[in-house]
Amino acid sequence: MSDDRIENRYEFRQIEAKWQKRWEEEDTFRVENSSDRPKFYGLDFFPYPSGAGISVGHCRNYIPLDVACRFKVMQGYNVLHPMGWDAFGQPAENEAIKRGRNPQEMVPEYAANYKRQLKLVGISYDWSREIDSSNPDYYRWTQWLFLLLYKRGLAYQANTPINWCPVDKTGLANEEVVNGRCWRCGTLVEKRPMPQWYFKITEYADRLITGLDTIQWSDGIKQQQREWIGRSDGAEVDFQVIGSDESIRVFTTRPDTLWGATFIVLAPEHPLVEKITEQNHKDAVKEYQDRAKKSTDIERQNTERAKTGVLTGAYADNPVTGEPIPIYIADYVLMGYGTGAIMAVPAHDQRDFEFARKYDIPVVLVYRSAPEQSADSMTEAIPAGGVMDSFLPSPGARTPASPFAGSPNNKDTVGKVVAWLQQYGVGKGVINYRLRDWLISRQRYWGAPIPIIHCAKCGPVPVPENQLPVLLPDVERYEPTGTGESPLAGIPEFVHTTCPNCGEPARRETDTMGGFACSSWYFLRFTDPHNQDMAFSPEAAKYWMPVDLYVGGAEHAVMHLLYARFWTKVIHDAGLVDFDEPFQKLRNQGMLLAHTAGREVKAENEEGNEEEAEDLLENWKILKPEEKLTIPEDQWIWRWVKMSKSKGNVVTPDEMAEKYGADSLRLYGLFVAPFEDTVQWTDKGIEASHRYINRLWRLWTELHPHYIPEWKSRIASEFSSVSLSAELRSLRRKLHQTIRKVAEDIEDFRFNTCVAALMEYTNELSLFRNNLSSEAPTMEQALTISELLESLPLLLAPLTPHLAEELWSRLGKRNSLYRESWPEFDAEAAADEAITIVVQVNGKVRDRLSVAPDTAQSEIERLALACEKVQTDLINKQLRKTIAVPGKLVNFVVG
RNA sequence: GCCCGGGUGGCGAAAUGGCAGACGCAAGGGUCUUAAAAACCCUGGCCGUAAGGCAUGCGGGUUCGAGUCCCGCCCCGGGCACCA
Repeated sequence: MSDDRIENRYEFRQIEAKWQKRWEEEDTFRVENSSDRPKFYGLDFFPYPSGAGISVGHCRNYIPLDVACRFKVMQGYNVLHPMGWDAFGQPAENEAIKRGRNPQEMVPEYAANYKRQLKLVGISYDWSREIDSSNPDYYRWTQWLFLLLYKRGLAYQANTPINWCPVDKTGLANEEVVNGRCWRCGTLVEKRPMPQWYFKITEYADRLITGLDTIQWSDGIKQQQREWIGRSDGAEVDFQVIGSDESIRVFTTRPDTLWGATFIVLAPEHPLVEKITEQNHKDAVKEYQDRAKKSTDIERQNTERAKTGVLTGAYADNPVTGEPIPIYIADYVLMGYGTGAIMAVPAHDQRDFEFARKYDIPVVLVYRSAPEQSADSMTEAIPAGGVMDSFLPSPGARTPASPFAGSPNNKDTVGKVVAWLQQYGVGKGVINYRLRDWLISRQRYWGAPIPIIHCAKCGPVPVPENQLPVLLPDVERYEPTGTGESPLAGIPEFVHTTCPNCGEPARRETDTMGGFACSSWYFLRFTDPHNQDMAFSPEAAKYWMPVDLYVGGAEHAVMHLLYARFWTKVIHDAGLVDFDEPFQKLRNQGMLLAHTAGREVKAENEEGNEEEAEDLLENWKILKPEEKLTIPEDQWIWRWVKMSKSKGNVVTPDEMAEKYGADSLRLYGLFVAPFEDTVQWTDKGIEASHRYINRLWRLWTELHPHYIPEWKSRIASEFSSVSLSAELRSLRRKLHQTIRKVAEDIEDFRFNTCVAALMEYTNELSLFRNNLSSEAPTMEQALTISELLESLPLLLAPLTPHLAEELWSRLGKRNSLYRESWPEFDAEAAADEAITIVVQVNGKVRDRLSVAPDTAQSEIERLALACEKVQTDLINKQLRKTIAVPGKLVNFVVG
């Protein structure tokens, strides 16, 4: 085999390793906190480093942002592109328990493996800024920020019944309960009372909604956040319980239907139930409450279920009619929303209607579409339409006669009624949110300890700032105690301390913070990761923040993003930063699916344990490794499912880099589909990218001998006086059009068409090469070739950086092209010499004209009309109209 | 049920209201080779010999012109759900 043949093959393993080593040695990706250049902050959601390492699925997230960041550097930006580890939290702790290891040792090991893999794919992170949320240098400041919230009255402790996961043996936030099950392990959630720390995120509910209008996120994600916060405008109305001092406060969005409120419903857990229930109803009420307590959230969430409830025997006055109305308890009213009590208006609310019909409660129409309309004939509630009836109050009413007779059923009327009710002290307008306060306490070892000391005399006292961090102690046993107490509670040296206030003996808080605390500010730490005196310096944050581009999976659409926005607003209010939205632009990459072998499973026997629930979907189950040996292959049923370790269908970047190279992997991920789309992984796809890279390499190396280093000045001076051949003009045109297209597409995150544009250019270049005679090229040819030899590595630099560096160095360039400027786009060279005008008759294409771009419109229309096919169509018909779109088409309307 | 996406060749996908299917995969044919692989070149929506006609989930509409806009459905994916 001759040396030529070796030279002709792209030795990607060697070359990629060479450049990765050089980037490392030269610290190429390091970035400073100051520059004359404008800043750009590109951030990936920081991952939890699991033992499985990253999959090519993670790469769908990291590679596109890497392309964008590398491109921004070439465009002259000072780019911050950091990476770190979301290391605290239950996944790491569970993994450590499973492996019988200490998470303090295990996590850095896993993180190092992630780092190795990310380097293998050629991601341009500034590793000098690597952070680990479980490192005391980091969580010290998480604790500091906890205290900032505490001091601003935004952290409080409440002894509340919490969601309790019997498997993870820990409390769960409402947000972590999905369909009544633990969001991580899928176990049915129980209730258990526990002193818990909460953050008052509800105080920021409105700002978390309005802030959405100032940032560039997809409408879908914004909508999800709005719904999660769930603002609804309405009123609170007080109902006096007859024969008692108590009154019941209800929340309603329809105070205008108060005249039709014929009963009241309390949630079974409502504290007033005890006080107002009549003696002869106590047994029934007690029984109903017990049943409600036992029924799972799943059952209570079933909308189809018939409404049930029982009478308390107590009555309240309807404040506007003066009529006594019965008070029920029913589980369709939730203690956690509004006031835990509703006024029921069966005529205009479907749930109330069903309940009223079942228990024979009167239905009173507030709005009628026709005077003769009667409540008796109704089969369902009428939420909209009609005009309001007139109502005369009984003597017991707290208001005069309704002045709203004839008012339409709309928002305007609601507003007027609220003002009227307010005037008579019956109710007041309020805004209610679905959002609840954020439960931060975890009775777990692997988290940042909550920096509070409980003193019998002084109550909860913050740990003084100079005593931070409250170190997570080394322990023998870090498994959950199972009693609900944190493992830290079993370590006397940790628990026993003195009160910073009075010096008396005191106890440390033993709960740790949930992982969402760590991830609510890490983007700030990256701006100043080694600061020992502050969480971050105001200057660093001011320089880098907000994040210009945040990239990650849509599964974080609600919780993480909401919490991070909340903390940022608190930090802003404390005067530490001058912005209050952390992430300007957000992009969510699509899922990556792997073709996965499974087998049919009978639907009826629900194989209930959680491990199986994971991979059981629609009568189909993923084959376990041992089953692949016993079940013949022709019985396997293949489906596309999400690539993940637990499903055993992971493809790793390591094997792909080994087989095809990192650049091939990068190119495939970018090319296969739009960034946001779900992708089905195939090896065929990466093979195609690999082929393309080899093809490009061959083309480039074949043309390389014609390279003239000083081409740029000579093109500038010579090409204006020489008339280039049409072929060379066309080749330069395509090059400059590609330069423009690639830049636009990277900017818009349209990587698939970006790669396609490069392929188109390569195809054209290939034709040119084939036509090139074996003799020495002319000077014009050599200069044109030189231009593209240099432009190609620059265009490829963000996408396939290893290949690009190698080509660049072969041009005799000494420096990495990481900081080279993006190639200049020559508008003149890119201008089309001829444009195609489509000729249509009645909107159907009949012919095409190729004309110079400056051809007069009248001339174009004359040529179009002269087309043979147009003339044929005009026989025996009349030309009625001519539509002309300059530069595009001429359409003749005939009839 | 509600909210957010989406439905285009055998497949992944392109297309500011203006040539539907760029680019790629798979396929077929060819060149080179003793042969194969690799590489390179060519063909390719459907019907029709052709002229031409029909094609972007289905049905309407707006428009000179609709994959794109509007109305009504069907299907797929994701999220939320007795929210008063």
